[in-house]
Amino acid sequence: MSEATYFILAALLDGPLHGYAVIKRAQEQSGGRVNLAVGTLYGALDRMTDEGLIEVDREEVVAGRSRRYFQVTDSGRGAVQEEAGRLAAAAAVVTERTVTQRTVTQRTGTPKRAARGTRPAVAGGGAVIA
Amino acid sequence: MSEATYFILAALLDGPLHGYAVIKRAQEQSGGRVNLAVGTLYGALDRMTDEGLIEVDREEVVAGRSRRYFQVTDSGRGAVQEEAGRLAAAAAVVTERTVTQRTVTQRTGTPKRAARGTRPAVAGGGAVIA
DNA sequence: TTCACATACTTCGACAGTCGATATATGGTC
DNA sequence: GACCATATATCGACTGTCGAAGTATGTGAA
Repeated sequence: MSEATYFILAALLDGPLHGYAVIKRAQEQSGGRVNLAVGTLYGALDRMTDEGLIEVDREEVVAGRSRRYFQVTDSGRGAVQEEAGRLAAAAAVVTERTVTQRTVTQRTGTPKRAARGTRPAVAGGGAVIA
Repeated sequence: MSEATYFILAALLDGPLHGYAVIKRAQEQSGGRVNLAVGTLYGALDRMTDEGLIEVDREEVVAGRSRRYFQVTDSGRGAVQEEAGRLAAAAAVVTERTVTQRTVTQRTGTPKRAARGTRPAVAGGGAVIA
């Protein structure tokens, strides 16, 4: 799942929104990091509707402007939650490594000293992702 | 940062690896979810080298096969760590919402009842991402 | 009133990244 | 000998993202 898809679904978790509002909500929720371009948004919205992740809640005409409200489907809700788990697990892969190998993070003047061939408990370790 | 880039960097955190080994390590670390295609890998490796995220550690010839070992640069190490933080924050956005709004997750037969216009404490809420 | 701006949606072309296939080459297994 | 795993490189096809242009209306400023 792409970041755009993820944040669109996340934005809709609080209730139906129309396209333009999704952009702003995604910005809020991501701390300003995710800036959905309009082209991205409406393309993604169509795709996600086809995939059954979201659906059109209703269409309104407010002050002469038409608004299409989208809402998450049960399928979409499940998908974001799964994705959230995967993201957390993916984050943990790096977090655990940089905590365990604090020396690696700190060494700056001594490259090429890494424990090659040793293969620390990686495969068996953590990160049982999704 | 794409998922491929992220997992390539994560794979190299334990020490230098050659291209093919990165694919397997990324598979391990992601619990089998991330399957880097060879075309993706070598393209990404080149791109990441240009961007200064990784660098060639050395080249070896093992049993007639040449191997190029890549290692993470300090820049790359910083980038994965930042990305890990963003992923964790992104995961939290959904996790917090599905915990806080348990009713939303449970309602299945009563759509179109969402608290529109109310704008729950979203902007100020959590998720101060990166 | 006229202009600029925010809202709201649509569509287009350009670009980047990913994928799968193909190619080359070697060593080990059946 | 055929096949598979290892190891790298390259190609075209496809998808997704982006930015821009276009349409349209209401609001506030000059």
